[in-house]
Formats: sequence, C-alpha cells, structure tokens
Amino acid sequence: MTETRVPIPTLERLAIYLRVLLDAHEAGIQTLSSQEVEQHSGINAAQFRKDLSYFGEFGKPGVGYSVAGLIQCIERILRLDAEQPILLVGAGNIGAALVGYPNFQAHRLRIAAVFDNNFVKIGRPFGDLVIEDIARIREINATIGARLGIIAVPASAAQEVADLLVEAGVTGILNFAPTILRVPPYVHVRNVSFLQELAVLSYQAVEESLCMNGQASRGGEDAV
Amino acid sequence: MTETRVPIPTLERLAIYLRVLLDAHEAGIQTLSSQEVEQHSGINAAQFRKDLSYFGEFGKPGVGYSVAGLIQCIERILRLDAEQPILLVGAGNIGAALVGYPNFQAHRLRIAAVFDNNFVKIGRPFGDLVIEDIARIREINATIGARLGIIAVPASAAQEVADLLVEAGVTGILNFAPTILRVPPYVHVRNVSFLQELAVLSYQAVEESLCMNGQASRGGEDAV
DNA sequence: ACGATTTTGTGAATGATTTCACAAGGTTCG
DNA sequence: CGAACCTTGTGAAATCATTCACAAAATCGT
Repeated sequence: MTETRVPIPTLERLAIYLRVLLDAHEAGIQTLSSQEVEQHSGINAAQFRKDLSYFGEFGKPGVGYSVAGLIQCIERILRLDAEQPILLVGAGNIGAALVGYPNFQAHRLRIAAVFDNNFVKIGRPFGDLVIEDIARIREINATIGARLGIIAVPASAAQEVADLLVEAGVTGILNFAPTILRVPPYVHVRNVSFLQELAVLSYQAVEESLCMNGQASRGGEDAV
Repeated sequence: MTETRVPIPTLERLAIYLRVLLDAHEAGIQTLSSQEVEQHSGINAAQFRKDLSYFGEFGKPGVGYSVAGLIQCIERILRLDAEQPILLVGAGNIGAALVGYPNFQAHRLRIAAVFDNNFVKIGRPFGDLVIEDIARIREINATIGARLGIIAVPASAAQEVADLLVEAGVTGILNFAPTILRVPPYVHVRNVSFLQELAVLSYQAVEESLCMNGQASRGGEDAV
C-alpha cells in the first residue's frame, strides 16, 4: 500500500460497502468475504479489495473481513465514527425532505441547524429544529463547529449561500442548486442534480442513437 | 466521429451544457464558443467539443455554436424535445420535494402520476396530482406510456416497486432508496444517495489521512 | 482577394480506473 | 504435521476518460 491519493470513486464505494456491512451486521453475520460483498453490492470483489488497500489491510486471508471490525474502520475513514453536524440552508421542500430523512442517523450525520432568509419562515419549527436567520449562520456555527453544509435554495441564491457557508467555516458543501459554485480551493463541493440524472436516463431509456448529423444552425437563428 | 458507445460521463455533462446554454439563451446570447462554455460550466473546452463529437458536428469554426441551435440538438439527443412523462412512486418527503421542484418544467420533464401503497394517502391531492394506488400502476401507465420512473420509498419496499415499474413498461429508474436494485439488463438505474454524497464530503472535509493500518479484528469479535 | 485571426473537430498522448492473475498467508481436517 | 483449500493484497495489464495539439474551416479587415 503506497501513499497515493485516494480516487474519488473509491470514496463513493466506501459508503456503499458501509451500507452492505451494516445490513449484514443487522442480520447477525459476523464475517464477509470480498466475494460475498460483491454479491450484495454489485461491485467487483477485486475492486472492493483494492479500494480498502488504499487505507490499510483489514481482512484475513482464508477468512474474509470481520463485519463489525470493518464497519468501524470504514466509519473512521469517512469520519463517521463521531457525530458529524451539518448546516442546512434552505427551508423549502428539499430541506424538509432532508431533515425528515430517516437514514442519516445510522451514519451519525445530524442536521444541526436550518437557515433561511425568508423572515416569514425564521423562527418557525422545522423538524426538530427552529429555522434560523441566514444572517446569523457564522455566529451559530461558532458554537456548532460544523464542517459540512447543504445548499437547498434556488439557483439564484446558491453562490451567495456558498460564500456564507465558507465564511462560517464549512469545508464540504452538498449543493442541490443547479449552478456551478465558485469556492476556495480547500473547499469541496458535490452537486446533486435530479435534472441531470433524469436527463441521462431519458437518453438511456431509448437506446436508438438516431444521431442527427448536421450543421450548427437549425430552427433558431444562425450563428452571428 | 466513429461509431462508439457514448461514455456516461459525456451524457452527464450534456445536461450541464444544456443548462449553460439555456441560461445564455435567457440572457439573449446568440453564439458561444467552447472556450466560453468552459468559463460558465467549469468543463474543459476540449472536453466539450469531444463530447459533442459523439453525436455530430454542431459548431462553426471561427464562430462557435449557435445557442438556440445547440439547445435543440442536445434536447433531441437527450429526448427532452418532447414532453417526457415520469411515474413517481412514494408520496413522502422526497416525493413532495420532487413534485414541487420548479426546474423540471424547463426540461420538459413532467411527473405524470404519483403512487403510494398507504391507503390513507391514496386519493389525496399531491401537488397538482392525486395519489394513486400502486396496485394500479400498470393500468395507469398503459395510458400515460411513461418510460421513466422515480423510486422514493423506503429501502425495504424499493425492490418490489422496481419490479412493478418494470412491469409497467419503465426502462429508466431514478432510485432514491439506499439499495441495489435488481432489474432486467435493458433497464437503466441511477442511484441518488444523500448519505453517499455526505460521506464523501465528510472524508474530504478533513484531509488528514490518519490511515490506520492494522489487522482485521478490532473492537468487535474476531473473524470466525 | 488575401493574410491575420478565430475556433472547430479529432487523432494521438496522457492520465486514471478497473480488472486480472497470482504469490503469500491463513484455515481445516485427516 | 502436512496437504488441500480459501481468501487476501497487489503488481501488471487492460480498459476507459481526459487533455493536448494541430490541420481544416470560417470570418474579418483592408
């Protein structure tokens, strides 16, 4: 195991393995081989082993992986071994879905505060929380110390919110708004776009590549 | 442009380009060069050109791309040139966020029906729609003819719902439940996992690779 | 009309990720 | 104990994706 940078696809799969392991643990299974993980995750056994090899050696040849042990290791890798507070900005439909999402708890992810800029909403209850004024985000996160933030506001406000989150000390942003966010290089952004996912499916669901060759201008006005 | 299979990353980016183009169109811009698209999308200009090259030639050397023209082309590629009906299963928080999502319209994606298995919910209004009994999904899609479906139910019910969607004629599934779905090979699935995204961010947001090397068994019981 | 300038489309080069294949370590059972 | 059997961890090979770099095409100014 040499000291290389961990590929992002590996990190993404780590979360999948964790889910499989938690399910297995729930079911009382004590040990799992990479082969069995493949069965449950759909991810190639060699891939699983190589993914883990970026972080150390966790299995026993001839036996497999201790479910409980590997859960702990992956949780530690992903910093999910201690409760991870999250700032949510945007008390709309998506925000409501997130605070009501039951699966966060199992991963020790906790939405610690909700913010909005709509003064009608501020002060109202939202799940277990009360909606706070976005203007107070920095002040409030001085107490919470969250490093993760979620942007669930319209695209037009997303950049402004991103700036505020960064200023409040957040270094990882989950962005639901359909915009490219500009952030300092040490801040990580992941975008979730329902539209993008559906667009890809829309293409794939009709596999006829009727691949229209042609020049640029059609329908609309010509270029220049 | 040789007859290769289109890479999935290319399809994902197509949706991003479309958004940039729609924004530019809104702003009254008539022409865009690949360089300018890079500025607005963060995606390398050469990447943009190569992505398009899988489908044909859409630009004019020395000029760039007709915004209106390219919008039409990408919409046609992604099958977003005609209204695309979608079946939503699960009238919970995530379902509510989706039916209330304002950006679908601009992409001619329309949630055409909502289903649930909870008899308390069936018949109630949900956005502009009325919640239908999941048992009637096949019958109802015989009229709608949707090829896309969204699963927004708990993980425990997701596989069952996937089977029903496939039976109803859906060939593309957007899955919000944290499970691996088993579907026939001609059906495409895309998973959206908030947990996965946050887990990756959680890792990235603290870049100290304190990389614990060690043997498998720790904390819990030994393997076997 | 023509040289200077711009920008496309695309083979080739590079880089990243996945898969293979196998030595080495561990287990089981006679 | 030792032979048969698993399963891991990992270099090497194969596959896949991105970026480079440049010929060809279009425009503009004179």
